[in-house]
Amino acid sequence: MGKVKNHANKGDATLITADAVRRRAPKLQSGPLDYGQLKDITGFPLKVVWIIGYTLLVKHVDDPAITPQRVSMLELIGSNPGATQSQLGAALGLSRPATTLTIDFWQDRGCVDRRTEPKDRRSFGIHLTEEGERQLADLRQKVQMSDKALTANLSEDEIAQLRALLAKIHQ
Amino acid sequence: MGKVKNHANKGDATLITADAVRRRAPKLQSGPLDYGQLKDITGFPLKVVWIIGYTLLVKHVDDPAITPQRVSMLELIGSNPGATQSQLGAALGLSRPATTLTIDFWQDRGCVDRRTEPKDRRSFGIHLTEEGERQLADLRQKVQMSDKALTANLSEDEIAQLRALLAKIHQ
DNA sequence: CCACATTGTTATCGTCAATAACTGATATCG
DNA sequence: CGATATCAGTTATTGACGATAACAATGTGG
Repeated sequence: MGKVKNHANKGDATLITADAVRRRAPKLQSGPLDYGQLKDITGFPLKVVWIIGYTLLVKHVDDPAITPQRVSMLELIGSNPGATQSQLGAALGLSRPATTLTIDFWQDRGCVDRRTEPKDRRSFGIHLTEEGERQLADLRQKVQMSDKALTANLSEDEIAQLRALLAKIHQ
Repeated sequence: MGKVKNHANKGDATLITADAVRRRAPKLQSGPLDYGQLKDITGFPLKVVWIIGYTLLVKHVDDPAITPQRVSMLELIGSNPGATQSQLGAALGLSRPATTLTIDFWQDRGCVDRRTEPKDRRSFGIHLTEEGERQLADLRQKVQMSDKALTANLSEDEIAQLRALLAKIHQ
């Protein structure tokens, strides 16, 4: 709990830092800075919100090793039993080594099973174990809670709007 | 044996690995896989869209060293001349070491000036140099173009809606 | 003056991901 | 059939990056 572990992507930046915590006394006069052009583009608040979501998810899951990326992978495996590593990695935009390591992570936890399919013995079909099913069911709840916390300020309609707009961006 | 490309021609197209191709376009819908619960939460498309924005910005800026985070810092410096490193770092959620390095980056490029202010000689006032002004003006255009590309599928109204919704989340 | 807080820098470490090279399996085509 | 290329996955190496901790310099308050 005390220490925050490393679990970040390249573009990641944590909002909460030890330095920030160390800074106790609030400044007397120094108001917030002017964000300049950053106020007028979409990309910046997008990142801020994503970091908030990331932080919320990590907090809800309460296991520093379980990152959103790994959660996504487990969800994808659960929703596509028998998919190959290549398919799973491509769906999340991961390189093949990164895919291998992500699946290794879940296999090491006994959540995932690599099955050699006789029709093409180069690849594996990836399946959840029973432990993986339990883990995924648990994670799904936490993901939902975390997502609900992220959008707590929005009405149902607004959440739907937001998703529709995001969907429109990536077609 | 593996595919060792001896006598390799440097510009040969065959040197492009399958990995590189595979990792293009982490489009949400393009895969044959079922995204399961990921379709029904806000956090996942948020990340996808942010990655698209990140990629667009990197492409428009066309200098791999200039990341969104560094752009944000330069923008912040330009909009708040004389701010201290602590203020700048706090505004972007950076630790003090990360702040130092980010400002080092721009100072090494001659864009930024650390001025010792007599009233508190522990800290610096950070200012843009003339080169920094030019760089920032150039970057602002590229940021706008990139942001416009990100939201190309949205109308003006929809962009405003999206920003309002994002603002509502993180306020 | 002394203890302590602050600002910023440097050192060290761990994590993560990317590229390249490798193994093993399959496809293609003469 | 057999040579060659391609595909799926793993491993090795490297590099980027952030975090913590320790440090110097400066400021503040008893």
